Amino acid sequence: MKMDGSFDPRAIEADLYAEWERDGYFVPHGNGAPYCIAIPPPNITDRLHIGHAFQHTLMDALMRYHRMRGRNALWQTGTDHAQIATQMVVERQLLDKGISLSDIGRDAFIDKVWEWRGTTGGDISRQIRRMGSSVDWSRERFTMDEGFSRAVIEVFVRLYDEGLIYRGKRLVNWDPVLKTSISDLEVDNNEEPGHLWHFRYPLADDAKTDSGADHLVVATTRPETMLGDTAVAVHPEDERYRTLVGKEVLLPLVGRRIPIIADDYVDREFGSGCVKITPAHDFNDNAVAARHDLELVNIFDADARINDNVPEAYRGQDRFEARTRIVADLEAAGLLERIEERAMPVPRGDRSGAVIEPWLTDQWFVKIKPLAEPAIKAVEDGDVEFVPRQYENMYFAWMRDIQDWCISRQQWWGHRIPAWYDADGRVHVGRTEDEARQRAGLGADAALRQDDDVLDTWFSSALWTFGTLGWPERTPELATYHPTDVLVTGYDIIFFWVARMVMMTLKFTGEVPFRQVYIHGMVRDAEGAKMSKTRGNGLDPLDLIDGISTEGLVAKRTANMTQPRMAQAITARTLREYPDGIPAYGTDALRFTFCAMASQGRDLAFDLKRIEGYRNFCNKLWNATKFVLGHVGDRAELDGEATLSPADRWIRSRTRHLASSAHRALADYRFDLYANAVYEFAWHEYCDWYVELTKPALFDAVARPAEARAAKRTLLAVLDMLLRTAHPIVPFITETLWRRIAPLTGASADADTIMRQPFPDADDIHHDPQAEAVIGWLQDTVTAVRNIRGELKVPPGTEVALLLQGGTATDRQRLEETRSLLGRLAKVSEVRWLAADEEPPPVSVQLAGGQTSGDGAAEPPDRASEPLKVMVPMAGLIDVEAERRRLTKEVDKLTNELRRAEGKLANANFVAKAPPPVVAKERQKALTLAKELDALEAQRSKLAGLDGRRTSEAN
RNA sequence: GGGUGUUUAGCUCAGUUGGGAGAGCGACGGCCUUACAAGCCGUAGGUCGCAGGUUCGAGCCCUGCAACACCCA
Repeated sequence: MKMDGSFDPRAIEADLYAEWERDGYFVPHGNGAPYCIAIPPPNITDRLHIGHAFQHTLMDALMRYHRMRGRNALWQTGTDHAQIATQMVVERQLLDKGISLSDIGRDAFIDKVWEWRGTTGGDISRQIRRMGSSVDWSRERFTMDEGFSRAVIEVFVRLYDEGLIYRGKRLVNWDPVLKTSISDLEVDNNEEPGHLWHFRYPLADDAKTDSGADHLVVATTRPETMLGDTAVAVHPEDERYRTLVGKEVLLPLVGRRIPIIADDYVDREFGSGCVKITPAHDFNDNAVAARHDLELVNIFDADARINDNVPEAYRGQDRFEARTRIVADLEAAGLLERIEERAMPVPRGDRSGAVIEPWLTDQWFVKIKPLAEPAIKAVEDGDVEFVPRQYENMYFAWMRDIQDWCISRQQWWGHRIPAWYDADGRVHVGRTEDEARQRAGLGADAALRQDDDVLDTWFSSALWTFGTLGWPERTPELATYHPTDVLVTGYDIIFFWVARMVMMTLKFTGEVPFRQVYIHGMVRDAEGAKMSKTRGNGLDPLDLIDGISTEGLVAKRTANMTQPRMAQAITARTLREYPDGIPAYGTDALRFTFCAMASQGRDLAFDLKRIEGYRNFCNKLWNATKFVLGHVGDRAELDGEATLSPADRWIRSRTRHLASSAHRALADYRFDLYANAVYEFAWHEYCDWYVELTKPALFDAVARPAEARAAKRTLLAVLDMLLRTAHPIVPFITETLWRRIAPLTGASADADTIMRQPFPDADDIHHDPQAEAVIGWLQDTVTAVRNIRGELKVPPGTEVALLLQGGTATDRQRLEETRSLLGRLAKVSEVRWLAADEEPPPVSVQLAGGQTSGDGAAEPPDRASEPLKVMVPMAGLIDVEAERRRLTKEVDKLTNELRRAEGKLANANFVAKAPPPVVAKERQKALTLAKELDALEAQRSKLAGLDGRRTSEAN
């Protein structure tokens, strides 16, 4: 049962996933309580990026954990049709071949999209497999597939029938490049440098301002919109303009008389305190207009060119061209007061990057208030719980100020709106054209034309949790798995998706979509900067898994750039940061990194140093298993009498801590604490200590068969528990290693995968405080000796003698229990216990088991006891000066601590008011410190007698 | 302008009801010790952003300020 080589992720990850999938291990199983996570469906246009990888790691850890806990666990997967993004991708592909949308028409275009999806689109489903994600592929859904589309149409019709969907001419965010409306959330407002133009609007009818001017000054960042102005507004309490309210100005270039109105929307401090009102092209102005019953003048067409509602001179001009012309014309007319440089937020479409126009069009809307109220209540009542909690504020803030949702998009790919218009333009909604006809009482011969628009993608993805489970059918899956247990997602889509899911799901199922929402942070680069194509600092998870050369990385980062001039800088940066490319770290190392860094919803700075460390951890697991298998040949040698040593009992007891930490951490979604518990146990307890502690028995197995057997059994049993505990984080290596040891533990009879093994439960593991105390003592003592050796440069090959003095009867007993182990671990040739009054030879001293040793496993010494002195005779080994420096430092440290403790105890308030146990503890501490200090100082003065010369033979 | 979060070792971050400041990486010193140099042993390094307050006691609670990040307007 030998193992060769070292950890090579490529070799172990290759076939395992396919095998798991083929064997149906991802399909829900058993009769346990249901557990369900619905995947946030990635876009079919996406490639797997580091954010997906992170999110999938966390979800998969949860799924695997709950599956091992015996839950009937469903991880519902699928993809989203990404309405706008997909249409853009396919349209661009067609354009590259010289085909325009109008050339091929709607139906043929949609065929092309499906064709695309069948080939490259949906690559992401395949990439998800590389992350080891244990999703149930047999239930994979697509938001455009037949069943899901039926749910979408059903929801639309029901909302319409309830009056919660309406059609109306409203201002919407119009993307003049994509020529579609988009939602508020799809608009990014970022500051861009710009200007503030101050124009004079002449007062009509010879009116004058208080200061005698014949005009008002209005400021605007968008001069071209003045063509659509229908009022000038001032603040009602603004003394400067009070007398002018109700009078009119003459709109320059247009010649229209427009009223001066008073509205407290106006900020008196801003500019002149007068604001031009353009109700058809600004959301705020539109609201003002509604209050004052102003006319709406639309001046743009769908391309954001000036339309025919304005003077002829400007018609047909692009909006930015018109801006230049208008400024020039106003200046020529002497109406340009001044121009100010000013940074202004500019709304841009998140897909197209185009400047968004508020534009008046006919659109479909969801009346959102009636849906929002129950959704707010669900979170208030704790039916949906945000983790971390603070994100509920973000949710509430948005939900309480929510606007009606524009759901129509002027595009071809997507769920077409199930509404038909008759010859008179009346609208008829139905699940099908036939139903619409029937409900309207129209005959088969009446001409009907379906609405051209499709629905916002988020309208469909809002139905994700129940739509994927078969709704509107009342399927067994829906009954079993809904509400889902937790949604794992980033804070960036709380509004887009989380809020809308809660609203729609409550409306149509009467249930919340999920009981908890775990909000994770965003993955950033090592410096904490956002990863982006423009910056060229992105990392592809597959490159971290498989590795990539520097050249490959440069090529990837500089391909298809929107700003090619950045290519050089990105190349330089990449060469600097990755001179040797990226090694293949493997999926497990990547996953471990993500878990270890996932703390409390914070963004995480992804540093290759971390993944390297966790790749090393995988190697550690590999080698630990290699060690175990190197000492256990076959199962037969485990049979027979076995005597558990304190070390065996200790490590078994420690697995109990591991299991309980893991459970607690996972219950709180503290993936970082979970990962750290596994790391700490595996490396610093199992490998650093336990494996070493078994060596005496293993190497001397012939003479000590019962002990060797106990060690072998324990090595195996604990490794098995460790692998099971780590499996949800690092599935590939744990499966690989577990299969190697399974024949020895006998577990393979149950199932041939670790996925179906139980996750260790602390309650099943014996707690052995006595063994923990013994080994804790050993660790303290070994560490003390190692300190001396390290500090005083005793060569590792050199054995030293060990003298002990002071301490308690317990200390003596523990020495007896661990004497041989102590010898091996500390390279100690002999151990001798000096009598209390015996004068030791020149030695180097460390104190063990008291204040200076941090390990809580040691019992506090009783009042009468002396500190345990761990001494190594100096005998030609030790530099007296170095020893003196070391002692002095130690004395200083203890002196400080003692002073602090005594200070506290001298404070009458402390003694009177602090809880008695705290005071007692402080007393004990002061006592111990004083004794330790005595011992160290005595040692220091002894050293003075050896001044300046090396010690010769002693002991 | 409103809101949320962050500020702890050189870097990235833990720190659970207030009671002796931690990890990983990096640095430094020593080691190829029969699982592992992707390793082993040891060491150094912190007025816990600043200023107040509450308390016997504050990294933790309260107030103010500063810087940074994000969200909304």
